[in-house]
Amino acid sequence: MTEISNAEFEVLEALWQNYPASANDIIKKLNENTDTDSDVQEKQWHDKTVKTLLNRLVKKQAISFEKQQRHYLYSPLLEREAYTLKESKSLVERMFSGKIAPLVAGFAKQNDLNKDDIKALKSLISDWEKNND
Amino acid sequence: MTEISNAEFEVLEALWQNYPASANDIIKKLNENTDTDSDVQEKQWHDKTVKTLLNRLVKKQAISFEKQQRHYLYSPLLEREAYTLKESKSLVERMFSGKIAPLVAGFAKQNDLNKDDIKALKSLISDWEKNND
DNA sequence: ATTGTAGGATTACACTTGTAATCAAAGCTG
DNA sequence: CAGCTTTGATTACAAGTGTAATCCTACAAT
Repeated sequence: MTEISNAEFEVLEALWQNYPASANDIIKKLNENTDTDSDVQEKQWHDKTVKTLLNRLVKKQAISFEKQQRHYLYSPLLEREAYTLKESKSLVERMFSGKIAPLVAGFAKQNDLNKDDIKALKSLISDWEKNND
Repeated sequence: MTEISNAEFEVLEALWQNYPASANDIIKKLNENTDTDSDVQEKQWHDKTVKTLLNRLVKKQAISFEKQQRHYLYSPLLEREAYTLKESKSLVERMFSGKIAPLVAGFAKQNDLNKDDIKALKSLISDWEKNND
């Protein structure tokens, strides 16, 4: 499967959140202002742009569609989890020789970890240890 | 600063490993077969290709050069750590709402963590706790 | 001094990507 | 039934990318 671009990923993301979905559903979801209490203006997606991206995703076999009357209903062909894992591994491979700790270390150094993050990590570790000793 | 492409990143990576370096130094480093005991053939970088990428990196102000006689010696302008952190954060933001644990969880689920990784993570956590309580 | 050569500079070129506009067919509306 | 509208399909187009080839000029070697 070919690579999925950034813009394509955002469309796919909207689809993952709710599918099957029509082009309009997806456009609407993309244009929902998710942070209403913020003053940053969310980018507005243009109708035509999203449709182009949907077409490209179909060509790349990342999503499928089925005719519903004269409209299409799209669905992902790719699982979100599988995709994000692939991308994560690719980045970790390229930047950190496949080791995850240096990535986490960067976050730690920048003070990008809070108590919840640490709790979640500890929980992952203890699960791992439960299964691997 | 504009984005650095994948190919550009590999060149930059070679430069980070050893600088200042001439174009030839960099080309040679890129073409060193790092996994000699493997049968996968490493990609060979073409002279001209690398020079193009160096030029683009200069334009993007990711690297600098100084004339040494009639040759150039290149040096990174960007710190590796800063760059990899920026990229990591960008991915974690886009795919995991900024949370790092889900990324690590993906690795765990795929059995991509070993004892050393866990040890490193634990050590990071205990450092964090030392500084944050 | 002439000529080959080693670089850096410039140009090339197809493919991808972001961002749409235009086209065409199928319904909807008066 | 004849346009108007909706919606997918096709086309557009500049910028970025991967991958080089060609050009040009200062040295090196004969």
